[in-house]
Amino acid sequence: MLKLSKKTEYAFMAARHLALNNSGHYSTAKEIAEDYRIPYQLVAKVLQNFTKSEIVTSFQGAKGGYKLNRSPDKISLIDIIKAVEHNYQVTECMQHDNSRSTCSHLDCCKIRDPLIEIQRKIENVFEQTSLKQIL
Amino acid sequence: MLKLSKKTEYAFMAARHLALNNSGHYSTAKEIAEDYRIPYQLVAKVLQNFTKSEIVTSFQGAKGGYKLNRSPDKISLIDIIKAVEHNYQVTECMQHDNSRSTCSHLDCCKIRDPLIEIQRKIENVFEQTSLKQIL
DNA sequence: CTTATATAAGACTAAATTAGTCTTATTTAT
DNA sequence: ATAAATAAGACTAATTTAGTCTTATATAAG
Repeated sequence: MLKLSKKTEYAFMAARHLALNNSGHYSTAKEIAEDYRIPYQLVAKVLQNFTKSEIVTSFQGAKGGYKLNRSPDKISLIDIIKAVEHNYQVTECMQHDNSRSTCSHLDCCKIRDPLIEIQRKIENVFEQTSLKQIL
Repeated sequence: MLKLSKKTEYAFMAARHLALNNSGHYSTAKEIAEDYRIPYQLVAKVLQNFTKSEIVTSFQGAKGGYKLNRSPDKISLIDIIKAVEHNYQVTECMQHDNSRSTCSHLDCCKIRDPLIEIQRKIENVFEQTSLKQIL
């Protein structure tokens, strides 16, 4: 319960690597996978997600790889989480298309509103921590 | 990811119910299950956990049930979580018996220490919210 | 203009966790 | 004795997460 997914952990590691290796060549998925001992395909997907979210720019082909678009202090952990996860909500009824109306409990379980506040505070923890702070 | 378990949600509801029905009779698992439309056996286990953690006192037999031991403002959400969940850590390596030494990543993944801080902040969110605040 | 090296992307499988059910025992008020 | 309740553990089902496999596309360099 309340655990970060491996994907998010790998995303943090990958972002850290990119932040620390921002000169000379572009970092590749293979390089990060080997450096952190994480499955290649999973890092590859994480980096593709980063590209879509414009956290990095990708360069295809030989000598290709990835580079960060912003400096590490301008990237928050919530940016990284949002890039790789669709759902990072404390309850199902807070996940995108769900709402109070789809709640199966009588009178919508009665604890939804306070949990929305909890959700806000947890997101805030990740929003207030920058990539720079985890280097 | 980062989702509370159903067990914890049910625990919040059960605690809420007990706080709002603290006079007259003892609340029962059956009563709470029906009131919130949640499976009886699951609420029953939650309440047993509450008893073990001394959040409530249980009374067995006919006319039995549960009553809160402390006033709602003296019970935090982290007390409730700890009563029903063994693991509520953001990473595996923070769960009880695990540690830096069991980490499979080279040089322990390098992001453990900042994540310990994140963990502390998230626990803090639940610690600073009392049962009274979710009534 | 071929080869090696890289990203892009989706389908699929395996593993782990979470949720829920079933069953039996024990306690106590009436 | 009986009915209503807690206590507890084994078991099953469902869902989510993690990881693998495969194919396509892009590009630098010889």
